Amino acid sequence: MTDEKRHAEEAASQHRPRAKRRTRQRSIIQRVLLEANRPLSPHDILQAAQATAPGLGIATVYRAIHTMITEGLLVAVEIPGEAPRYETAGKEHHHHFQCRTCDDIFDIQGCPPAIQQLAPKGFRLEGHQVVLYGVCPPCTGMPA
Amino acid sequence: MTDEKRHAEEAASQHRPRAKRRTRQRSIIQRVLLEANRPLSPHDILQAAQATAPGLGIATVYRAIHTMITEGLLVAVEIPGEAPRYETAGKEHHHHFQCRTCDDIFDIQGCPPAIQQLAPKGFRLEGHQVVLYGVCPPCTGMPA
DNA sequence: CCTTTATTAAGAATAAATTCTCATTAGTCA
DNA sequence: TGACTAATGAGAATTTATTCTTAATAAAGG
Repeated sequence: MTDEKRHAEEAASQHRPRAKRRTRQRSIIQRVLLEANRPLSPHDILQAAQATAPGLGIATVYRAIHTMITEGLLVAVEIPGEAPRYETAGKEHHHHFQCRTCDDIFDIQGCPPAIQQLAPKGFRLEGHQVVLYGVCPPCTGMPA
Repeated sequence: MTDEKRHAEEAASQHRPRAKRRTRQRSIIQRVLLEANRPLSPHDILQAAQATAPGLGIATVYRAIHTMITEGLLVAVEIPGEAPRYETAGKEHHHHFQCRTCDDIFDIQGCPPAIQQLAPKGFRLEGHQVVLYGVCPPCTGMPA
């Protein structure tokens, strides 16, 4: 490709960034989320990732989260009264358990069957969310 | 009671406020919540109450909410990703529906039966919350 | 290796919800 | 009615989560 052509294409692309770069920080953040296998808060991610990347900043965590959501690698998990957590995308339909002792969120499989019948007449039901509360195994004193 | 005795008791009470006063504003706020019969946000309450009390301030709404929660008249309703709503206390166990069009929250009666079985082994289940999402009757174009 | 420029770290800045401050108003009780 | 002081209104201040700014760093391609 000639320089002329390349410059023309760049002009047409409206200054779109050339390409996403695979950075050390982003790889570490992605690994943290994969290995946790449960929803993590930005602060959780920062803590865990700093074990491998000591100087990591919180802004980078937020940027990575946004990028990964855009790329379809991550989804937000909203829990009542809490800031959002994030978990890897692509899991099948499931719900969550929050430990009242450590506040951590865990995935639970299964879904209450008769949930369709709960919507009163006149309400169009499109989705639902179940959150269980209690104490997780580590916090009950059980071994992991 | 003599002045001496009264003063002694007051001193012993550690400057505890003498008594709650029944104010116009607080009565109006209470009535708004009773008549809504569904969870309202502080801003919702302000809007509705200002119809009767034009100069009402948001700080007063927050103060009234705290007072009423302390008195056991109100409970907080937490919805994922949303600021808390408040509804009158004393209702029996129930869950909530959020309209994706107007964002309003509605009470729904009933509770999925098999919810106990969802907690995996090792997790101590103490409570749960179900939120349904969809479109409420007014927003589907149905008459109230 | 060198250039280009996306990405980062750090801290400042924002946004939204809630709380505080203080002068003024208004319940309550004698 | 009058005194006492809790409650209010208005705006400033705070809090917490998130986003922006900027100089410095480090991927990626040649």
